[in-house]
Amino acid sequence: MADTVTAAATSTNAASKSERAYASVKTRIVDGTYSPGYRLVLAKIAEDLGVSVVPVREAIRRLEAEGLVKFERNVGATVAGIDPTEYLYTMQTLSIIEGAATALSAPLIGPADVARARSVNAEMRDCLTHFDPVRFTQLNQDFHSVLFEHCPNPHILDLVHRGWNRLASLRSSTFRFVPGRAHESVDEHEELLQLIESGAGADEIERAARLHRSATLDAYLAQSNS
Amino acid sequence: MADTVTAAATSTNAASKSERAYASVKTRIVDGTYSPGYRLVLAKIAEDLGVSVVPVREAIRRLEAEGLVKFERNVGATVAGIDPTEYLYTMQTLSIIEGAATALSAPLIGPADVARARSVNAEMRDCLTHFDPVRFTQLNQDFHSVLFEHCPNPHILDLVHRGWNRLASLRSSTFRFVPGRAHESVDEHEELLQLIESGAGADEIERAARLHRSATLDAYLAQSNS
DNA sequence: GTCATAGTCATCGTATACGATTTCGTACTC
DNA sequence: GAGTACGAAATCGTATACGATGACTATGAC
Repeated sequence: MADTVTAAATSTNAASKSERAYASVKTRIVDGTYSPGYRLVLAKIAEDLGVSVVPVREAIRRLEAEGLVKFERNVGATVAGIDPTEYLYTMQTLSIIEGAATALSAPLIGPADVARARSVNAEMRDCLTHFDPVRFTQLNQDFHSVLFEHCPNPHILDLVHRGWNRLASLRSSTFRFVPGRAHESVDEHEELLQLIESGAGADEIERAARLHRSATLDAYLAQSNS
Repeated sequence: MADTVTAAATSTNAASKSERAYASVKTRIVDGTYSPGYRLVLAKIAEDLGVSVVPVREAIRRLEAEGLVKFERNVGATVAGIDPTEYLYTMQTLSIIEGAATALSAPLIGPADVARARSVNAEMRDCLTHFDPVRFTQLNQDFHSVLFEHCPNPHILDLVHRGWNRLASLRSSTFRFVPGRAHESVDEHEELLQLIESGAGADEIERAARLHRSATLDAYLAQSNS
């Protein structure tokens, strides 16, 4: 007992337990350890993390507010849905937010950024010849990160990240690589970069970025329907 | 003591205390009872609501995840910022989300909806002659609600509502009526309705809706700078 | 008068305990 | 064999207690 208390006091120095619980559970959801539908039993998570249920409960509620967790009174928490419709809506929302984020960033993207994005895109192209879907997906994320990172509006940036988290949590169970689409995607990246370099208007960039994401969504849907 | 427990058991039937705490605090933030910067002391709120601190704490954390509350470890919670920049970013984000929501709803908006929106807009025009800014603001919200309510994407709808909550919490301390802009606003509403009736493309409707919101933002800014 | 320091107070953070609710399995009846 | 009712187990919900932390204040030295 005394040991427990001492340990608690010590570990508290770094970050609150509720914070740690939040981060841990979120990570596990996003990386697929807890896949959609997984039942999150408060007491069990608390035991796993070596804390009591109160901070875990708090963490779960925060994740619920972010949409990663579904919570039902007196029943429990589960990792939020795998519903294909949900996936579609999330992608659609993300395409809108990402489009706006890219457009807002565009005027602040310098030659160095474009060069970096281009090198990432080149590596993506390599992944297509070596067939490395996992790396490809990671690089894709990196590519878009370059486009976003200068976005001056923190809310939009936050929404982009949330969308990605949500998508990641779904993708871990639903992701399938679409080779044909991947080639187009790389080409569209280059087009996007040229558009930015040319100093195109925000509207034009936004539309291009959004269409890029939408096309990916369509490809997923086409594949899952077949 | 026994009384307290009994009362607790009874009231639990309706909704969880954490739920009630969440709703109460949120309402008070949005309606301006707790204005930005207001210090939210857990124990005090708990006492006000007649519950213990645990559910209050949970509610506060959820509100934090929604951006309505700022929470600092071992320091406390305050109602989130009144920073003008914050206001600008929120409005900008909202204009993007609202534009998308309107565009997605447009194909599902029927003649009855248009008629309803038009009647709301007519009443808004009346408010201009009677000079009733409060009512005007409320009607404005109603008008846009009509445009959104058919939006099939629940995420986007959710974001719109959050944006409004956030804006409401800020506006309660920063809102000032801009008569000139109000007239334009009413005219733009009519234009929007005509656009929808004409079966215009999603892009066109989205842009119009977004510009409408942006113009309002610009008017606010112009006024606060003068 | 100003700055540093120590001590107190307010407040948060979490563990524990126990009550409330739901769920699931089992036995009983038709 | 199917359906229902009852009861036990699992799990959530919240109060209470106490420790930890940061902010504020008073006191002293310079």
